[in-house]
Amino acid sequence: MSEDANSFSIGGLAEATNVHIETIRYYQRRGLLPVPERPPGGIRRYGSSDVDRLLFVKTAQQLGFNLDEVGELLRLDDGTHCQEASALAERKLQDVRGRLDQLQRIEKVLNELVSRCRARQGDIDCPLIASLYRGLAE
Amino acid sequence: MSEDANSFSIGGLAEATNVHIETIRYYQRRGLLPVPERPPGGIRRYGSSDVDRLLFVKTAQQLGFNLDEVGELLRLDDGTHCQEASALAERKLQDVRGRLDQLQRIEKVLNELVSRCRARQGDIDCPLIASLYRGLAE
DNA sequence: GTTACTCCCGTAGTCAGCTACGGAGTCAAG
DNA sequence: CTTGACTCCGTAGCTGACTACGGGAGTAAC
Repeated sequence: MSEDANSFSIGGLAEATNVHIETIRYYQRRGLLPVPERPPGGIRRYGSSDVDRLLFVKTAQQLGFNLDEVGELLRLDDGTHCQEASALAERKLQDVRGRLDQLQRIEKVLNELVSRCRARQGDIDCPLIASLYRGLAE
Repeated sequence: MSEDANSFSIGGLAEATNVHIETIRYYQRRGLLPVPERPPGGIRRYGSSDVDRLLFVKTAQQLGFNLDEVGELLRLDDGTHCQEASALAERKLQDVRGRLDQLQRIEKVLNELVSRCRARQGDIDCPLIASLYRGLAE
């Protein structure tokens, strides 16, 4: 009876959430979003719970969870699985830290190469190109 | 006349460089590696310049260059293009720093959520799940 | 009631960077 | 001279997260 109960068409939901229509359908196919009943010869209607769920998916995605993991998190969403959910997050955190390390190493090397190129003078070899030929182990 | 001149078959090259045969062929198709002449009714032979080039490609890749960019770097490899090459590296460095920022933000949020989950007691909602529903803007 | 959206649904295409497959040709050992 | 390993080549498949297409059905505005 509430005003906004199932007030959206899929297009309206897309607009309200800034998620592309085809992406919504895709999430439905992946089981991340329930598919509302279709009234015989009619059109499906979506409501605020779908808006919430899309925000959930998009937020989890921004935190680095892939869609399988998002599905897992949704499965754990019933109050009684905080441990499991946070364990998943903890693993993701490790993962993120690993990538962070990796990127930091890359940043360092790249930074060094760029400065060496800036400092270069005369007709010595390009330090960047030369280093690529030598490999990262040096 | 040197000992190792063009002494490898493609399989030998793959073994020597730890690059999969099919990957070598793929790089050839992409123009990252020259395709040696094939003696009539014979087999192609590879040499140390191919080994060097594969190391170049793999090193550049480890620094975050995609294969198009690696191709660009190879094109610039003639001593006279250090400026252009290092400009490319500089752009990549910016790019890497951007991703680093992004990842650091993610690390922070995840870390916070995980600690809140650890600190949680009783029957309040799982902080992780709740946050996903609220979005990152809070 | 006609026009113009929008929805539904299945299928196919996109991107990067490989990886696999299959049939024919080539090479080296025994 | 046969066997078995390797090469050649074109094409197709993989992953993840979409994005596009097309034809038929439903809906809303005038």
